[in-house]
Amino acid sequence: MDKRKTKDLLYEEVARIGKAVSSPKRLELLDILAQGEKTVEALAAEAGIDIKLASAHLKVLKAAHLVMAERDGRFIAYRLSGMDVSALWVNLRTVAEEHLVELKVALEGIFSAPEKLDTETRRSLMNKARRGEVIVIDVRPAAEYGSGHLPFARSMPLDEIRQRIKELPADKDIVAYCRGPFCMMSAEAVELLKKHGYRAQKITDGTAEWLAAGLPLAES
Amino acid sequence: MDKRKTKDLLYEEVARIGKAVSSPKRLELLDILAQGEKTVEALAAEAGIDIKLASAHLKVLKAAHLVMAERDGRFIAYRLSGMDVSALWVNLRTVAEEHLVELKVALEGIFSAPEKLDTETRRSLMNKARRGEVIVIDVRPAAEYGSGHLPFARSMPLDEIRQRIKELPADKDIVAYCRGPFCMMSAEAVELLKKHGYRAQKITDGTAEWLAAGLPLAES
DNA sequence: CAAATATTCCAACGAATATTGGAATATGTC
DNA sequence: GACATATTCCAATATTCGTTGGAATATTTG
Repeated sequence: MDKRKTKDLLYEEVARIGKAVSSPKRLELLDILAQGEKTVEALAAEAGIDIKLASAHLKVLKAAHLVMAERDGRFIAYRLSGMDVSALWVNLRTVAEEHLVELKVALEGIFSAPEKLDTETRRSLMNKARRGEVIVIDVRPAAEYGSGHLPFARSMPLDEIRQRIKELPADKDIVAYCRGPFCMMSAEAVELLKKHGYRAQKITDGTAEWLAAGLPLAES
Repeated sequence: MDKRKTKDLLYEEVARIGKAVSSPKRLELLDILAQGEKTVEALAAEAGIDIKLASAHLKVLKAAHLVMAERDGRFIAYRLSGMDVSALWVNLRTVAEEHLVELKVALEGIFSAPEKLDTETRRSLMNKARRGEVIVIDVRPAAEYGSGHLPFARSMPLDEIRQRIKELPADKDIVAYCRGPFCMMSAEAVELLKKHGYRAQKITDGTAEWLAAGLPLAES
């Protein structure tokens, strides 16, 4: 048993995970899959790439056992193979935000600062939402809300806000969230709400960030 | 401002971190650097590669801002640019162990099961060590012990155990640790100690794993 | 069983990466 | 200031990877 060789083997194995997360497209696919299971078609559409390319990337992710495929009727649905995978994505993104100045300034340009929460603020938000002092809305597609969402949040997909805007109380603060820091749906929702006279703000958290902070999701 | 383009940019940035950790050699360098700062020469020797190659890999890691270089006399010392980097390494390795069957069986072949600790066991070990009920020895080189070690552990480098073995009490349980799950120094140490009649066992934790579990290190 | 559709496989090309050898740079020592 | 040494830069090669086009597979529906 050669010490050097076994070591090489071990690091080689871990590097397979690293290789899987070394492509922007694959990272985006993981980010999307963190919202719940999706078909290849849906993934390709969300990521803005060809179905064949999406399939190829998914194959790589599957080879690294980061995602699982399951046939569901006529379609094949992919999903993350564990919550630790979504934690890894959050961890990677956090390191990137911390250490890559370019990403930091890009994010600060797109979003403003106070939208990032610490664990204490998250708890406080959850309590306020439970007491009804603020309205937390999940602006992702309804299916994603269905596969897990922030506690005490109600589903209000971006596409439907215009029609359903009267459901929201005009005298309460509204907090919108979507898929995470790289998703722009909550920003659009807030813009729309403000235009209609609501007091609205966004947070950068998605379900993955919420989980990574050690807080629970709601299922129904 | 094109939504698609900004998204591509963001994922591209995170992928730079992914690319940095997509090579086995770079992962090994990170693992070594998690033990404290090292010169290029020392890193190359530890990883068993040419100095030029080590320099090239370090350049990639530096470009991703995962490591920092600092001139120290005639040498250039590299170190991790933050504790979150070592946490990322632990996270990657954990996902790999969990999802890559090959790695799991390889590790189970090399190590036996009960050496992996949960947080509760870690705390209990720390308490026993404080009360002197067990002797925890750090078998890494003394310099690595110096840049941070488990609480109540004493330094007993693998090279020196033969000469210094009389320092250890024969009637106490001895627990050895080294750099982490991929390091084999503690296994060698235990073999040596058992041969001399000591009750010794190893744990797979290194300082990075200890930190990732939320437990403190000792400095002096 | 045949048609329709979703997904994957295969082939091929250009781009990016790992590795090695030789030269160049920079720091400390005399 | 010249020399020794550690480290990096540059060039070249083999290999791998991302992407796209066309064909093949598998499942549902009629």
